[in-house]
Amino acid sequence: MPKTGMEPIRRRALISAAIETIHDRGFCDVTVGQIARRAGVSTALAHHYFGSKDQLLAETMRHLLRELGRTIVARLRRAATPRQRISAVISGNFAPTQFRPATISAWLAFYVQAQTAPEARRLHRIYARRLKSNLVHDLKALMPDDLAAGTAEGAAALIDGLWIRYALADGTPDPGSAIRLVEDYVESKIARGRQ
Amino acid sequence: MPKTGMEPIRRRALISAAIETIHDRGFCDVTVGQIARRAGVSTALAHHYFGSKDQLLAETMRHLLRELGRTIVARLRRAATPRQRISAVISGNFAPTQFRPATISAWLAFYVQAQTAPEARRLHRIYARRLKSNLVHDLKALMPDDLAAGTAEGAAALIDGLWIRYALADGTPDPGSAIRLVEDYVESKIARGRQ
Amino acid sequence: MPKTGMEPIRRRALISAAIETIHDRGFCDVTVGQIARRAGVSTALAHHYFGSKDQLLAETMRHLLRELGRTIVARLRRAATPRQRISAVISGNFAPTQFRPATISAWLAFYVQAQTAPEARRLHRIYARRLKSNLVHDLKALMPDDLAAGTAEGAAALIDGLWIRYALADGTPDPGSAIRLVEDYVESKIARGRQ
Amino acid sequence: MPKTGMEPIRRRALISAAIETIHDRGFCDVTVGQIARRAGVSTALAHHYFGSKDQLLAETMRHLLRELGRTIVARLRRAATPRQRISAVISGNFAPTQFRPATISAWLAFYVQAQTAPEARRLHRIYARRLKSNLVHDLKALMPDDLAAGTAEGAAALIDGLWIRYALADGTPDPGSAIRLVEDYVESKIARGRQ
DNA sequence: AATGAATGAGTTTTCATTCAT
DNA sequence: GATGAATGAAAACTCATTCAT
Repeated sequence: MPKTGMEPIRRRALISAAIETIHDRGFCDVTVGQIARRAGVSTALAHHYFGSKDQLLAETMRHLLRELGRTIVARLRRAATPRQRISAVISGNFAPTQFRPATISAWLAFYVQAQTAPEARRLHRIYARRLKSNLVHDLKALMPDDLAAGTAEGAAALIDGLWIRYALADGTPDPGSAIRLVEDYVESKIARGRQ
Repeated sequence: MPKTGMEPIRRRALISAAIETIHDRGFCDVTVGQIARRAGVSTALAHHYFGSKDQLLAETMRHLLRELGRTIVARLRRAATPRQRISAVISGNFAPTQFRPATISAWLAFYVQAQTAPEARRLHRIYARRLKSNLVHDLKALMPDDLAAGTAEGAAALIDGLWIRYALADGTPDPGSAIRLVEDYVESKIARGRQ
Repeated sequence: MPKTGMEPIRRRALISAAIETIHDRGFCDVTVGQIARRAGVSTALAHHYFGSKDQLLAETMRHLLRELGRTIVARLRRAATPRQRISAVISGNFAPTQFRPATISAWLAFYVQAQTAPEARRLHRIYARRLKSNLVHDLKALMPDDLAAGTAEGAAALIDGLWIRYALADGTPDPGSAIRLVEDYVESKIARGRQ
Repeated sequence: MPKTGMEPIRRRALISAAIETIHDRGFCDVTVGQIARRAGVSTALAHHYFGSKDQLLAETMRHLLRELGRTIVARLRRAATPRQRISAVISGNFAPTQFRPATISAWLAFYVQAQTAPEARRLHRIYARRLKSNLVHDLKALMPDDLAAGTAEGAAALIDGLWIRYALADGTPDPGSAIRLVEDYVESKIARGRQ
């Protein structure tokens, strides 16, 4: 009986290695060789499991989406009210697992890819739509529908913008102040909705 | 008799070609050959004028910054009050010349580059600092200093976020709604500062 | 309890798979993986039984020769006169088992291999010599010796040429007309020998 | 003014090198590197001028066809009668330029390629059709139409078969005896047509 | 001022082959 | 008897860059 069950282990290792390699070599300069070396395997194995460089990177993007999705869903589950659900979405986007330099770099690469690579574009659209629909749904419980739409758009833009700014800021990103900024934005909109 | 004075013409043509090529091939896949062909010259000439691919791309980034700077300065000149100056900065960022698919793609590429290439990082930092200091300076005239800082941060993030979201949205980007969103954000902060 | 006696079964399966794979992938592009998959086993097993790709292909060539040999011998056994023996050789070369697209492809590959690979060359020479000596021997009973040699050469060339032409013709090869053509050639030579 | 006009020179050199390399390395094992080295240029240049290995090899096949065509046409021009035209076609196929080991190897490779590669197949069909129509046309002047068709088929098969046999024979191929064999075949058919 | 010619260095990809189980 | 895991070696192909003219 041959050794078996290595596939998922290798796949995970290669995806992690891809994220880290993107971070310190820059997305455009990443080579399969670098990723494989970091994962402790040969280039050939990376191709064996993923088929091609493009597919490995696409899987990496999918992994980012999945992880973010999981983080947010976990927090949503602990939220009781619409207001809490909104906070869950916001804080989920800046959770420690997500808001790390390497992850941020990979996300940025993802955005760039999404401009030309159809698969990345598709994935990105799923993410954007989900984020917005999550926000809109709960905001509608707290303010008039038309205001909710604009607020969701603004909050989503703020989240994306803060990510990017932190990606390029010096020093470690501070999720706390990012969360406060978005929460404050939402809060002021809710207040206005009440008037 | 060799034509003279071609240098600035060629340089501009190559930079424009670079922006367009980045847009439709994707930043990572751009080659000097593609850019040169689009500009109607040989690869050798691109190297002759810019020295290397990296320098051509760096010049392209500088061009983006310069153009945005010029657009904003032009609007600032027509602004009389701090409030108008803030609007000038906001609308300048979404001016028709800036807010075009090709330009947006190039900017995004610029962000990615800034993560690893030192020169791009330096340039990006200049841009980010200028944007924020412009906003902070005028916001201080309209609200307490500490609130001004947070507001500037938020407005800057909103601008960046909206750019990116529009970069990946389907259809033509609509600067009007982007401007309204940021203006509304600033306005609500000013209102709060007054209380 | 491990199954026993699998070796001959696997070997036959792999050789058949090799012939078919050569046919539809092209000899130069055949990989051990493709052959093994077609035979329903792992690549490692192909190596286990044949030692190397080259040896598997060499065995395949040997198989082709052996099959053709068997087919012809079977027909020779039923032949009573020299003239019948000649017909047996001719029709044996175009027997249904031999004259099938996949077999023809493999034979052609064999010819190409014979140009550079020593083992294939050796095998091919055995085939060519046997075909010719078979023909010459019986032709001598029907015509002068020197005419017999030339006739054998011509008949052999015709057989090879018809094979190749049918290999590349559209539609299913028609052994009947091929056999008639060669028979007719031999017949006219015999007639001339009589004059 | 830059150095110019190298392209046709390089293309010819690379095609010649391809033919020779196919001959002594075997068609399946030929690499672009080997061909380029033989032509005295870099691999990159071979790709520059031909786009890909496949296209270089396809051009090589086209070259073989063109050369054979030229040789035959030149001889046809000097032929006055249908009978002479037939001889021109036959001897053209065994002309010294054509009937050389390296050329024969390349032709054989061509046949194999034609089994799977569509472009090679197309080219081969052109060749086969041209050879046969040339023969049929002139044979009809010398014998009944239905006999002419069969004779052309037989002569074409003989030519192909002799090529292949000589390709694998030891020593230098002897065009003289090949020509005699085919001429004799045609002659006997003409004689029969007269009866 | 401008370019065709040419290449070295590097990247993705493929594959025969080995090995532990 | 059989295979999943893994890799080294080599191939095709790309591209920034240089140079002679």
